[in-house]
Amino acid sequence: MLDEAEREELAKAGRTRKLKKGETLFTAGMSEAACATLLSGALKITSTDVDGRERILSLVHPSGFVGEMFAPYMRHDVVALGDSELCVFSGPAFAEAIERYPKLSQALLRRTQEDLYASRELLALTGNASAEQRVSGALLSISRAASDSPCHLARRFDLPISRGELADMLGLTIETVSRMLTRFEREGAIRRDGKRGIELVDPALLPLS
Amino acid sequence: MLDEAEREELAKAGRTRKLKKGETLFTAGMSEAACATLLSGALKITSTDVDGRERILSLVHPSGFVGEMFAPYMRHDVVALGDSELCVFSGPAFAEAIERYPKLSQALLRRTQEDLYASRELLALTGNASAEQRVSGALLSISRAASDSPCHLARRFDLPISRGELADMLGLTIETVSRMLTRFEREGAIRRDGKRGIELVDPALLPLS
DNA sequence: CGCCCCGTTGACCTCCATCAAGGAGGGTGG
DNA sequence: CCACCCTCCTTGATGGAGGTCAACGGGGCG
Repeated sequence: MLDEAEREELAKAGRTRKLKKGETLFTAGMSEAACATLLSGALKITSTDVDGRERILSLVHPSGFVGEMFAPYMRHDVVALGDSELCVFSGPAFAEAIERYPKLSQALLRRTQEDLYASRELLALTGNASAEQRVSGALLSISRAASDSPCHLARRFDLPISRGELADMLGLTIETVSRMLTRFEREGAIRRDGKRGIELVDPALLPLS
Repeated sequence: MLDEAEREELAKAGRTRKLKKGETLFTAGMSEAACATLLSGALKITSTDVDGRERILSLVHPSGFVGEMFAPYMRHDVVALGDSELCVFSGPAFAEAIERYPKLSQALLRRTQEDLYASRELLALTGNASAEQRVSGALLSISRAASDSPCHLARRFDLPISRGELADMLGLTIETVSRMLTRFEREGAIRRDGKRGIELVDPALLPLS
């Protein structure tokens, strides 16, 4: 999307930063406009409700974008799921870069639309679906993300997140997620391989497919 | 954001279209890249799951943007909630306009980010919250949207959607929404005025506030 | 008037959250 | 090397929130 010179110029406007697993990049309410692109690792965007329960709003993969470029404060928490490397920009610096490079805003527009659709997909998934459908939908979605082509299922993959995080993402509890995985395995749809490994034995057996 | 000449030029690239209440603008899966801005009225973006239940992913207000500019097919249904007027563009025509007017992609980026946050807010709201919290959250959010300032509550407003649509948006049933409204009224938090009218008598009594 | 759609209310029952207990690594220190 | 602990996962028992089914009310319209 951007050419080499533009990329370099942009990189100079930001500053790289490393995060360890569990470290926080942004906190909701922080009165600062800043944003970042993820170079390696994985992040989660979360919000915490009044009774202290965490809800995962989005997972961020390398080349993903987080933060606020227009709003004066952060709307959500951003936390590293594993050791990660980012390129962080101040809000004004990034806004200036956008003015300077029209292609940048186009690229970002594209990516933001992807994020928007991912968010709506999650919304649809957690909407009226049963726990069974949510977990199977998440498995299929993660399998798709793990494969090279976006509409192809990876037969064998590792869950990028823990049971608890998966539960937080789906609006379920750890126990329910665990029960569903057990059920899918008993029914021969999947096979569990260690804590994180999943093999899709017969995806057609998963509800909703 | 755009100046007058740009606006006019853009308007010429599109074609205005009127929709009556309930008419469909786009259907999910349609293999066509097209998009539109809403001039007046209101739209809903929905997805229908396997068992035929509809889920409202977003409400679109005037100056809102819907459709696909990059993807080759429509991901969701878009339906008019009331009589509406739009300016419709073909995907390629709009992509060209974006190339031509850098400010357009910046403006659209801003709006898309707003949509993204709205979507995530809804995600957070429908995540782990109880039916009580969801309905009260929706009331407050609609009240905020109905007032002139975005962080101020309108004391008296009309629900832009029916009970059924509100239920579809919150992942609840009509009956539950109805029961919650009854409860809020009994507890003195709101007063119902006809089918659609709501008056916030004591917003502090609403859970979660 | 009679129909139809939308909303309300009640009775029941299902699904999932909650509470509780136990198992399986994996890391640390003796 | 083993004992210990800690975190993550699994499994079971129980109860409650909300979905489902059913009946009724009321306003708009032909």
